[in-house]
Amino acid sequence: MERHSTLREQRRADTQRMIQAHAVRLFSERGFDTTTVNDVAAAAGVSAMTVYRHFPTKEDLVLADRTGAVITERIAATPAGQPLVRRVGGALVEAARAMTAGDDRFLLARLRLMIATPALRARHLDNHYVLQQAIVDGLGVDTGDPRARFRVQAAASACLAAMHTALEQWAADDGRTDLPDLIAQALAAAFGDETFR
Amino acid sequence: MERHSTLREQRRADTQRMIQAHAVRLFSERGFDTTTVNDVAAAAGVSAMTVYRHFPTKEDLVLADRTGAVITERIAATPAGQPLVRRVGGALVEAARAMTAGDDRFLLARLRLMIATPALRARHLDNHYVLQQAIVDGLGVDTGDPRARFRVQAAASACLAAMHTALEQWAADDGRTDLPDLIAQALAAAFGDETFR
DNA sequence: CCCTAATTGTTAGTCACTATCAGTGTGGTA
DNA sequence: TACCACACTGATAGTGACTAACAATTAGGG
Repeated sequence: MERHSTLREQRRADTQRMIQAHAVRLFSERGFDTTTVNDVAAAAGVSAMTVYRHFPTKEDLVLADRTGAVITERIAATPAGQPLVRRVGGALVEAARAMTAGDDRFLLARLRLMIATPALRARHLDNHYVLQQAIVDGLGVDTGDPRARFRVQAAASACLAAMHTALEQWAADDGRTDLPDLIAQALAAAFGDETFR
Repeated sequence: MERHSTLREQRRADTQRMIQAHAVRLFSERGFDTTTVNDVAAAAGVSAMTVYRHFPTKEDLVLADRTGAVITERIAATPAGQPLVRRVGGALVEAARAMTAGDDRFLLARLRLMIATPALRARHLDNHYVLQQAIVDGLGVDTGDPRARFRVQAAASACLAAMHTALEQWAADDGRTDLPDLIAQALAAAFGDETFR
């Protein structure tokens, strides 16, 4: 007997995707602040409580994805011998490839909301910060030495900033450019290294 | 006739400081989430409306300060000839000197809240992002070239990350170390340059 | 076919925040 | 000094995000 039913998980995932799709559509049409959670629930044909059971906060309706997990997994799978920036940057580019494998328009709509809505931008940046700490942990650098910690935090932050700027550029280009390539360009420009491309 | 009375401004500033002092004390004692704005208002001896008139959101009771403005002012006063990291880093160290000129315990309490409370951390990071954009603008780099934009965004982000890590270290040290010096060390460690010290 | 458990809906409640109106005190002016 | 305009404050009612608790439904596994 399996502890978690695969069928139940499937249905649950479907419900989440359905609710999130309605939410992102409504937020894009009417604006995030002027759309209530009740509106989303009504559009999705469920009660407000069901929305909150799947998404802890209204912001999560836009922000929830697996990007952070994908990135940390790639970091862990990276050989430790390479320079820090190379390891992190490579993982970011690979994660972007996985991200853009799905529905580009949906990702684009979510990104635009994150950029345009202060509340979403703040939560998005906080996610980046948590991701940065996970990256630093995953890199396995000695955290006892303050100098090493300062160095790796700055490097990880610069990598994420490059990705963030590339994401904004990608959204401004309406997703016409190749996102992984754009991130590689951003990393190369930031660190003067063409090997990301 | 002066449009803005100096006396009125003085009283207003005093009221703000008084409310913020009560707020930070209560938040530190009981926790941010478990303390209501009404509690703060009652402790300060004013109505909740008065609190909202002085601080737009509950988070602003902790976050409101002039650090961002000080930093951008210093950036603008920096000679354009130096390397980007030097210009930004120097401004951050000077701003930290101005910050720590006041009440260290108060600044420390606020920092601890920002670190420990997710809602405050997100807003704090968003303030850093806004500051980052102001820094990039203030540096006067040509924003038309994507490569230059990528580079300067990453550099500014790395500088702010170094400052952020130094602030956390300073809070962990209970403010015993010298904050400007710690930031200079963080910048030096991140960029391999001893000239910040 | 039944039983357990996951999922959902309903209701009532807290709290952050806003809009509005009215009262109060202060600072400059006739 | 008397007055007046205006900044400041308080009270009230309301919206909306979010939580707790309980009941109802449904679906998967034996």
